[in-house]
Amino acid sequence: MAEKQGKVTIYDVAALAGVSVSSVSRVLHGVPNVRADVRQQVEKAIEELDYVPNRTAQMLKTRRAYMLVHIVADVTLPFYITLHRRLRQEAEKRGYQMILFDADKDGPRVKRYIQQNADRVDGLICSARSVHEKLLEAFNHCGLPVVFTHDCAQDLFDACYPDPRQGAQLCMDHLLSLGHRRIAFVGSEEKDKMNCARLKTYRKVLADAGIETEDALIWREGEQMNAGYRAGMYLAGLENPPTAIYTSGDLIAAGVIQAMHDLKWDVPGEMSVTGENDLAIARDLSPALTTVTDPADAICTTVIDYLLDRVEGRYNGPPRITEKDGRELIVRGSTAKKE
Amino acid sequence: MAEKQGKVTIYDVAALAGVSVSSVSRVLHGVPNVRADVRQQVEKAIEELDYVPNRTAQMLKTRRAYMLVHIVADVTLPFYITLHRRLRQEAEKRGYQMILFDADKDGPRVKRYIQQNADRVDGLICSARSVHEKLLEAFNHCGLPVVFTHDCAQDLFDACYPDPRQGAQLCMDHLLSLGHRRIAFVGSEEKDKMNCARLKTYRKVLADAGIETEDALIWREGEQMNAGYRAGMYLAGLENPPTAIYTSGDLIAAGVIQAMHDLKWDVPGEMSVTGENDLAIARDLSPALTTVTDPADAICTTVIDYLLDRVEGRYNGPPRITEKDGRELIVRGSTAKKE
DNA sequence: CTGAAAGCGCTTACAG
DNA sequence: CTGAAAGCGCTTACAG
Repeated sequence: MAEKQGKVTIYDVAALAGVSVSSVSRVLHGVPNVRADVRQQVEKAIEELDYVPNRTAQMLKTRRAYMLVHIVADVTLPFYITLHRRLRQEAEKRGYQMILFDADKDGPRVKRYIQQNADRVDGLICSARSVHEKLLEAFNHCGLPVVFTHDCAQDLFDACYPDPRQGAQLCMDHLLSLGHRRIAFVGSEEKDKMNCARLKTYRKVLADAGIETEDALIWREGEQMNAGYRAGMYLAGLENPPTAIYTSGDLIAAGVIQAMHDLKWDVPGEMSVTGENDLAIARDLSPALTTVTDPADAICTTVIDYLLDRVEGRYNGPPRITEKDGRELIVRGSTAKKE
Repeated sequence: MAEKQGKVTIYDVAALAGVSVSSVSRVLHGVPNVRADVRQQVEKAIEELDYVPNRTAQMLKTRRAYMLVHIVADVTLPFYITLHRRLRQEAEKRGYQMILFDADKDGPRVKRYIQQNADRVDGLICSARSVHEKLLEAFNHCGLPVVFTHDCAQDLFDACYPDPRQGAQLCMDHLLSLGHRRIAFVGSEEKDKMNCARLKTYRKVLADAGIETEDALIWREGEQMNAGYRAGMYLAGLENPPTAIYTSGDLIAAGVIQAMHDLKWDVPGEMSVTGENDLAIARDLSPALTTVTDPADAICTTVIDYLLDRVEGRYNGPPRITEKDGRELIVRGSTAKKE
């Protein structure tokens, strides 16, 4: 690494400026009590030498990296990416860099990563629908503060996530108000709190409207497009198909709509469909998707608050857990009055 | 950061094992000449104390981070993610961790990141269709080896990427062999080498077949689904529409197919469509997409070879640039004989 | 084969 | 307001 040699250090700056390294360090960090001419000399020297402090040395000394890691279950899912970008922006506002880590279903790799990087990082954010107990242990063990953007932390860590009921509530109310009575449920088969709450809400809304739930109208599989596709095919094939489909996410809804296309069923004429989170794809679909927004902004600031509170030593108590509401229904072309 | 305190160090291990830190370091790094009983004592102590070496200290001393950064233009594009996962796997095989960095169209942020992290990282991989000159400068200036997975390095850096002609060649040959003569071109408006080569190849293949190119059949816009959608709408609306559409990528092709759905045109009956790279979506579409594979495996090993050659000091010469062929045509449902 | 010591590039009490 | 010195946790010639 010839290039890595010959880097200019704080000593070079001090020498050129004719002061001690202490003084250089002081102006570097904006410490107030520094004589003006010293400050100027130092600034000139820094400029001249194009000096950049060595973060590694700073880290070793201060035990602060100004670096956060966002661990994401699967970077392939656009939902996580959108979230990441907002979190990152929020972190940068507060002077921290943020790195994206793709768990990619490889728990042991995540564990290894955390272990090996605990000293070059200040805190962790974890975004996943569910996380293995072993990993939870690793989080606990690494000594880093961590906060979750989902409800999978089993109350062991700080967390902030959307009210798990609100999305389903809004969509179901909307479909009922359009006159639908046979409404299908399409969601993930995962048994996490979020998905359970969706199904429970679905059932409750129907019950409150005096409609009996039919098991045949409930399809639980993945959360990718192809799961939605299969759901759509299945529901359309029923003897007595539904007139509307509630889905737990935009990607699934996209799959459902594609199935309807292939079957030449008109959306929304013969089938209404709703999504969740208002991803970019919701607008790109045809018809554009009726969906609910994600309360992401509120969540992201709280998540970063929680994390930096601990990183910077302002809070050291038991886990804080917040459910945010603030979802909004966005009516677009995929839903219509039942004929 | 109470948690960060009290970490066990190499001194604790040495004390418990009753040897010097030098010996601990030696067994840590598998240095051969260590007495068996010393090794055992140390290993026991490490186990007992659950000791993990401080990477930051190691970095500072050795100037090696065993960390690579993959800078990606836009993590939203699945093409980059697939690439990332393969690169990462290859890097891990060789003992390096790899981090994903989302450039997200913010050149200055990338530049800042590189500057501030040059000392905690060994090398950079850059994946983008084009990169701003300022950023190229920053790459040069940071002193880190960098290699590109696209042809945008202007021969200033190591690079390895697919032969820019092969994809278009395979798809166009396929469409011609099916009897199509009016074939449209849908691609990005970017003027990078890759996209220019695609268009050139398109023209050449047609010319060789004695077919005149029509400007009206060429649509150049983005590389996302919605660009493909608009292209499809446009082409279908022509007085004399094509019978086949060559696209420069699977996402664009997906948009084209969606447009055909909306217009109730049958694919492939009334319109054949081809893609490029064989992304997951190619299989999820209906009909499934005829496309060409990406020679990613070969590219990834070469990229990591190039990078580690420099990181580890085996090579220090002028840029090495390799175009890989090895794409293969995958015929699926979206193409058919011209009636 | 092993240990004492210097040094990687910083920061930060501590004297002055 | 400023500088000398210790120390963050390692690695690595260098003696022995």
